[in-house]
Amino acid sequence: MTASRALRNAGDVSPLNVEKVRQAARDIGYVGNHVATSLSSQRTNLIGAVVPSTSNIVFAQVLSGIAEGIAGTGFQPVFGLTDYDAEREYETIRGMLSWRPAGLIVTGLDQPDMTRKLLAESGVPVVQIMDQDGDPIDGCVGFSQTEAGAAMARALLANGHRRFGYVGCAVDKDTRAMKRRLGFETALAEQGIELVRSLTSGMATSIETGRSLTRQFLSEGRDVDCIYFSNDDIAVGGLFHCMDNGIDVPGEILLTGFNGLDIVKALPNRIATSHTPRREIGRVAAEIILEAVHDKSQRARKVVVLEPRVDLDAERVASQD
Amino acid sequence: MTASRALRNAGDVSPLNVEKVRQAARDIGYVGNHVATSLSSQRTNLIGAVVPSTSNIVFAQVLSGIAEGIAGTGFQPVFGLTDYDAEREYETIRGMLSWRPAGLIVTGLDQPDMTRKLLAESGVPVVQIMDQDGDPIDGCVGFSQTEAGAAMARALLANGHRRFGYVGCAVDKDTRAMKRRLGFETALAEQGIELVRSLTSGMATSIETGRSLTRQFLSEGRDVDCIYFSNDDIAVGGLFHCMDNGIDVPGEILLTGFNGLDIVKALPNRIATSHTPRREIGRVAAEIILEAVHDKSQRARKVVVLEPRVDLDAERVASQD
DNA sequence: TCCGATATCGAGACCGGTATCGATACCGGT
DNA sequence: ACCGGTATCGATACCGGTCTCGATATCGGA
Repeated sequence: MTASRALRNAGDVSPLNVEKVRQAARDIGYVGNHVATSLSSQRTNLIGAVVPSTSNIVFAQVLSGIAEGIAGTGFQPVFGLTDYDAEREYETIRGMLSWRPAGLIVTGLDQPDMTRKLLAESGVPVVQIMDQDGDPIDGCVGFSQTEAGAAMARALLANGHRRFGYVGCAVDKDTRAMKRRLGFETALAEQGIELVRSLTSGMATSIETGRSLTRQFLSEGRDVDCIYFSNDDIAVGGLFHCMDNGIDVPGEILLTGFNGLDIVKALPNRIATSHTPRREIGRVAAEIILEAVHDKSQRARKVVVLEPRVDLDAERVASQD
Repeated sequence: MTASRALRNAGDVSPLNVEKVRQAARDIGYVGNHVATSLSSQRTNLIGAVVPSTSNIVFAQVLSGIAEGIAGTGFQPVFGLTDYDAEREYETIRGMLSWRPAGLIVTGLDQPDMTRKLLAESGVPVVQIMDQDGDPIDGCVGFSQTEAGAAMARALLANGHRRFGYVGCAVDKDTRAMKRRLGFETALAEQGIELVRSLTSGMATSIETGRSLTRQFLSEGRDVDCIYFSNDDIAVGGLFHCMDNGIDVPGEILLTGFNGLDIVKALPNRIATSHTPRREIGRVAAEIILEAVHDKSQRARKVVVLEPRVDLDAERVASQD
């Protein structure tokens, strides 16, 4: 008991003995056992993060933000991937809950009932991220995807565009991209405008996919003055296609992505985007969990809205050249 | 005890009772406690992964590969970030070891002695990844960074290039990039060739940084026919600079990166790169851990070399357009 | 010198499971 | 009817810590 207290700085131990215990621990290379600690104290230092994928840089940056928010607190991140699959999401979350984490950060608001029930009854503080269109279980950090799509539509309309196309990937899986498209089209409809054409694919998001989809889209006609892509990757691929085929961007067609990836600022041509505060979303989500852990409440009922920023002019590095 | 056996499919329970227990568990929404299970059984289902950063897509893909290798086995990934800092690495690894993970995957072979000792004496199977230049603790998956740099140098020489420049980021932190540069210069030296000039910066890797470094590099002279960048991000930034300034790539200067990121294939201009099997490295590392867990050995002494592939012609999508 | 307050220490219970092993019931064969 | 073997079940110890609380020592003040 005295040794345990000494190693934890828990007080009630004489300075002399603290030092003796510390030294002995160093000598034998003692590494405390968190499994036992957690079982005994009925709490863990684990914070779970469930994202669809890490090879998508957006979620990788969210994880990075979470790690940043946790850093220095002694908590430890655990991650799980869902591959955009509801069943895997359920299993992943169940697996995490069996470790009784201090908190759980889950992507999206649209979990199936089973999953919601599991989370709600777990007693673990839950923060959902990247969306605001729905009913959070506890807390929630992000922005309305629908509104984000609508905001971009309004900005583009104000910029004089009238003939819009839509090109998207992973349409069957990426709920948030679907919401953006919905918001986008709704805002256009308010001005009595419809999409000229759209082209979607179930393929995974990538620059290459964006390139080939854009080729296909434009081969069916050059009848648009703006394309709204489901995200920046696709839009960048679209730009590369245009560059290779002498299509003036943004002169003839403005390409519009989503997320505000770093690459957008460095591109030789301007493309429009919405900057999403991904790292910050992760960081704030982690902070909400930490608050809930320290408060007696044990609930993380806090909603934080972090709006994306529409950027038609993508303050580019180019200007420095 | 009977309930425990029923839920684990451990046998010695009548089918009738198995069903009764299962049903009762469902009814009350029982979620087993892995903390207790682990303490009792003296093993966990956790596999730790320590990487420098997740916002670097390369490591995000390694994590993705690890998750892929683990998928369906009941194991769970835990991740830790080091920010390329040896002290944070030590603390992160210590934190993970305190959970007595089934295995640990650590980036790089060049941990300080303290850290090596900690890992070696932990009794946990360790697999080091992304490097082969050094002495692995247990197992090791990756390739020789030095040789990767040399291989690219030889390929470029064979391709007729003679006047080489080097542009790099994060020079003080990224040991692996340093090794590549070393291998690159050594291979040049074997042909009696030296770098014409080099420009390095401590700034973090990004496309923008690559762009501005390249601007600075070329403003000091157009006296090279090839630039070796510390990685693809920097090289892509370099390309964007060249495109904006009418520099013919690869006609006047060939740009050379490292990693073989997806974007390279989709770019309007050709840049050279080495394709690294990042996802596969993660997957194989996970598999080695799993083997060690199942074998009695409890050691993961297996070395797998997954060579990068030099690609001067980056089979580009462009050709399809 | 005596007393209550404070500092320090450690015995014992406990966290929620699993490993072990003995108890019981039932079975078919002789 | 007796016997060894198998199926099923549960009592008990244990995993490695922490929590609680009582015991002891020490100290300043009356």
